[in-house]
Amino acid sequence: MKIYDTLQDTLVDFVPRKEGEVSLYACGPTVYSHPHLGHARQAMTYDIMRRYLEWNGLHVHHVANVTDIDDKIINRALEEGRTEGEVAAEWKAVYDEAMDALNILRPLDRPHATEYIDEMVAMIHTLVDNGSAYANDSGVYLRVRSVEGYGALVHRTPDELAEGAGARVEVDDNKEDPLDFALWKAAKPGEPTWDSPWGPGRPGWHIECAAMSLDILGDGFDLHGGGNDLVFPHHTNERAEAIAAGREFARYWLHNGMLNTGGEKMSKSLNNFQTIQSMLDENPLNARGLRLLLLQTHYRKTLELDDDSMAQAHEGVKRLDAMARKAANGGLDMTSTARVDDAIERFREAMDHDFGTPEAMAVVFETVRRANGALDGGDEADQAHALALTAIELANVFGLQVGLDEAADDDAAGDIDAMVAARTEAKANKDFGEADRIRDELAAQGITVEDTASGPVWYRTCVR
RNA sequence: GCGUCGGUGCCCGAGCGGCCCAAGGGAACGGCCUGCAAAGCCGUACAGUCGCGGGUUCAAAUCCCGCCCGGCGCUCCA
Repeated sequence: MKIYDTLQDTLVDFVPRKEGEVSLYACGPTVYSHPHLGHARQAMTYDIMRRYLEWNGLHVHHVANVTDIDDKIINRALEEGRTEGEVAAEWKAVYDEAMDALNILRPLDRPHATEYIDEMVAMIHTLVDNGSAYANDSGVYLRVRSVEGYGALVHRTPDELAEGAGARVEVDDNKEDPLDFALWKAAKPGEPTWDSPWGPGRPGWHIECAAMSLDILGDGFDLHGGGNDLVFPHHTNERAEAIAAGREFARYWLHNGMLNTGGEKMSKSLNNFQTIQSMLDENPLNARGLRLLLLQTHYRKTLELDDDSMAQAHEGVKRLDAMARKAANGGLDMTSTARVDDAIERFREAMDHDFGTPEAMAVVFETVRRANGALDGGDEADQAHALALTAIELANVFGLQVGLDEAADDDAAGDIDAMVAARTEAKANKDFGEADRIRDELAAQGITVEDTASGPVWYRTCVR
């Protein structure tokens, strides 16, 4: 398959370092506050890629770090009179809950920064020893200009970077060059610290990911992903650290586009964010709605999210559900392995071109239309069911769960069935006033009744 | 300012040299179905041609140049 590599700035053939296995490192959250929709996009993007690769029979070693020590966590702990560990643990739990609600699979490894201090110190040691880094009273810094190809990921030379930074970077007399950045920050009063050959302190942000990704996935791991706002400085600096340490870093770089709202990036600092929790509280259907929205936009593109686009996505999700419901009502056998090859082929083709989920979703919806048509036609049930099963499976590949007939599991199923039966009888007696009254009553309870070729079906209007 | 990505129908959003008189989703309209609906299917309209102006090519939404507008980045950031 082909993927777009940020470093090479072009579409390239993706060849995993080891056949049948893909190693993926995607930057995870700093746990100090509510995760918002921007985090959801990032996590969901790599979740979708992982699911697709796994569906293709590849083993995906998906790693995402958890940054549990940094300025924001320290500040929050200070404000709340708690330890950094307590703050991090609390917000990690909130993050996990949000990810679960969004049906995002847990990465296989989730290294915490504080558990990898030794590895980071060892890496810094290597950098100091080989002259790539220098220590002083305020910490240890990477000598950026000594690193071959520094800035290649952002396609800028050190001089170009320095020029752009001139107006904004604080002058720091501790650094030999304004471009240099901290690998190790010397202890400040009141901060948690770890011992190191350069005195007590804590690791810089970038060394975290460099040390953990290399330690867990090894040299030359396959994919490194993250939001495109991390290309510089974070990923650029991680890469510089690895190169300076003589390690082979990620072989391909993936960067997802931002989630915008009101024309701007959703972010904590702009204070224009919506938390995942509040989105789900608004409407549980938003979990799948958001996933569909992401699937219908290419991962590298900016996605503008507003109430209107979310409402449109809801309709798409309902369309998927309606087809599945119709098929289930027509006796669909979920254990059947019958599929429609041409759809699967086109789906693969789309995905193998840099994870072309929008086109792949178009295939899914076309298959839904074909399934609906075949289901309505009544004859050739086998073909109709194969189409329905194909559409359901392909949506599921993306983690987009298609609601099947859940009526049987409903607590109130007995009562509702009775009302539906009463309505059917009223209809048979041509007492349409009564039939409509029952339908309205059910509607008031959030239940929709539809008459199909194989009898009436009901469902809760708003599901997951 | 520098770099980078983008500007496609009423809305969202694919396509990135010929298969495009431009996918898919949403919304609209008509038909079929229905007691009426809903869902579904079929069809129609909506892009007078893909931000604007040049150019390359037998051929451009797709490549090149210039301009306008917007996003992101330029050391908190997914």
